[in-house]
Amino acid sequence: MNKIDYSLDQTDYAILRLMQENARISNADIARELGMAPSAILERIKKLEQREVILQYRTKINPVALGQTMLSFIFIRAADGIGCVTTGQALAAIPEVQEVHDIAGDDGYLVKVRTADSAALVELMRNSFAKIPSIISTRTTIVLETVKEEQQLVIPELEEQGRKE
Amino acid sequence: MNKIDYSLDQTDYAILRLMQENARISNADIARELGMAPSAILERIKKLEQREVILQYRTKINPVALGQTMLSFIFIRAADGIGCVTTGQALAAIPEVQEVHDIAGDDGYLVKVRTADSAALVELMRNSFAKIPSIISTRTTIVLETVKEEQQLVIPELEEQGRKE
DNA sequence: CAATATAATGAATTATATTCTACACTAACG
DNA sequence: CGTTAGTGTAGAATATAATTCATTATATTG
Repeated sequence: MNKIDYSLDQTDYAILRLMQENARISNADIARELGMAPSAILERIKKLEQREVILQYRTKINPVALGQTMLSFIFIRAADGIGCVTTGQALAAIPEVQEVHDIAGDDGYLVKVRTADSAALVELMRNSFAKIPSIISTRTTIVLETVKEEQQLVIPELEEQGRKE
Repeated sequence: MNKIDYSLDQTDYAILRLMQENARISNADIARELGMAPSAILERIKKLEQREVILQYRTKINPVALGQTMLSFIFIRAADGIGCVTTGQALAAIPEVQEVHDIAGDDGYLVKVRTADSAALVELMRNSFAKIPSIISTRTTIVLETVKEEQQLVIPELEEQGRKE
């Protein structure tokens, strides 16, 4: 439980808002946008990275372009004790598994998997999932169409915070 | 149904592999890594963007740093006809809703929502979800802990494709 | 108010992005 | 065969940007 100090001001929020939308925006552009010097932006970003406010920069690739058209959610019931994450880690180690969430209620996990097609999903379950002994049962939900898929956070707006008037 | 030509070669894959992990890698670094000229990399990346192989560059921000510690999945049953996405689009328009998937089986949607806490979730459901008349019912699953949360795709390795020997 | 810490500016330097030309390779075609 | 597009890369030149650093501001604290 290493709690860090995340004291962010409006400038940080503004930077995060710009970078969340476009990770490849230049420091110079951010600086222009915010009316600051590029060197100041650089310092800010470095600190945001150090403090782990910014976790990583990712390129979102079109799954269709790589022939990965199938998305599924799988509920997995496991024999883990409470707080035990062995099964979760084993699942997380599978590359096709994009998300693993320990969920309340069913002593189980919700897992998001992306594969080429249903055959690849079946194969994945037979080859990879079946090798995790603590898995008791699975229930698979197929995604027909994805309407939205983002990880964008809602960043508070404190632009006009007017601490005096 | 606008199908595009996604013909990608090993160089494209190599670029995508590097950029998927670090969207802010410089073209110069990619060029060094692949033993090519930076201008060639630039050309490739431009084309990948044009052809919508690369969709966007995103900065992943630590949700905890923004006080958004609650993650939930909500199953939503809707009165949409088959193929109708009105409800889905209404859901997608809510900023706290990160994902909306039309799922098979239950004429419903699976929605991923990130909020500050359970109070904010309740508020969101009362204020935003309740305003979508086509929603018949909801079932909420709370995430206790997230073990993995990525959108990284598995990029095929064709490095040594040896078309002759 | 002085002392300390924090953060921004602006100039200088280094590195990168971008543009453009020339050249190599390929496939299609007369 | 040789020609012609078409495509993609290298490499030089130029425009931008990143980075460093000394200096100047801005807060914070005792």
